[in-house]
Amino acid sequence: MNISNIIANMIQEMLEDEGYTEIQRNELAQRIGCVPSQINYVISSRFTPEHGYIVESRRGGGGYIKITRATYDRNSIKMHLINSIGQSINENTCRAHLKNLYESDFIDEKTTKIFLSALTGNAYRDIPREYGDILRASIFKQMILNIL
Amino acid sequence: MNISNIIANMIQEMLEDEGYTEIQRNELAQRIGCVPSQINYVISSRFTPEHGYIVESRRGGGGYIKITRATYDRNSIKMHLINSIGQSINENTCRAHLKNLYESDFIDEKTTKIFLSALTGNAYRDIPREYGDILRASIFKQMILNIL
DNA sequence: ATTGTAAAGGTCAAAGAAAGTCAAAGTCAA
DNA sequence: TTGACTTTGACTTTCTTTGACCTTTACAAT
Repeated sequence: MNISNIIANMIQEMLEDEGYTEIQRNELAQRIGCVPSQINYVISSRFTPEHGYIVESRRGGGGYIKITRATYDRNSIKMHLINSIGQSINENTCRAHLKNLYESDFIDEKTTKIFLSALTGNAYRDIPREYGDILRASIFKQMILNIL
Repeated sequence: MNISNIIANMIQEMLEDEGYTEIQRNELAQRIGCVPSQINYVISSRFTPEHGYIVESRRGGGGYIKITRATYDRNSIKMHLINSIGQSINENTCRAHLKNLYESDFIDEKTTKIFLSALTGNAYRDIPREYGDILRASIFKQMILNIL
């Protein structure tokens, strides 16, 4: 297991209770044994709005990083999601969306599996990237409209 | 016995317990004494959806390749279907398959709708036909393995 | 009020670590 | 002797780790 995953897990756990957590970057980095900027890396690769999180921070004495799991109502999630998918979407971004939908209890495990089946995997890699990503976006949106 | 078969056997064995396994490509290649890309070759020639496997992977530090054996409860219909889909399938043939599955009570109405969402419609018409049909086939097969 | 300073957090690019791709060369059976 | 299957390795892409340097903020000393 790489360090980034460990950090991500720790943050996840902190979020478990209240849906938000406030960390001290340097303090956390020291506890984990990594450079402080790796905390930033983890946040920007795994706790983005795309993943369903809101991150606020403050520098200077008494600085902090606050991570909140966002919760929205069904309709706005759908609207927002469809908008943010756009014309083209790659596999990882797609996975991120689905993970977020699942973790915010918007879709259940079976539905997640169905979406993943239709939207990820080698299938899309057998054709030129540009087409694959365009098609993935179309199918994703269509499925959201028809199924959710 | 050629190396590819040896590798395939090793993977088979790893799958024995849980039905899935996670390998480190470079590490495995080194243990076996082959170039890393041969692992890819073995996977893409013997652990495809046609063979009943799902493969996921991740690059970079802490990267991995995860191989899962799909379990066949309603076995032969699925296998047969997957084989008959082939490399490429057009929308009409696809609809025919689904109608068939539905009418033989293999899938319910909701599932049929889900499949149709993912496999038909304008999405596929925005990209060159050849790619669309190839992708439709891959997705169809993947969905059959994962969902049914 | 102004300014200096220490204490946060932020940014970015380079280096490292895996896995993926592809085409050339080799093997082997029909 | 050809065609399918294998083997190999150079090159690419993606993800992670690290560190040097930058910016913002609180607070204390003027």
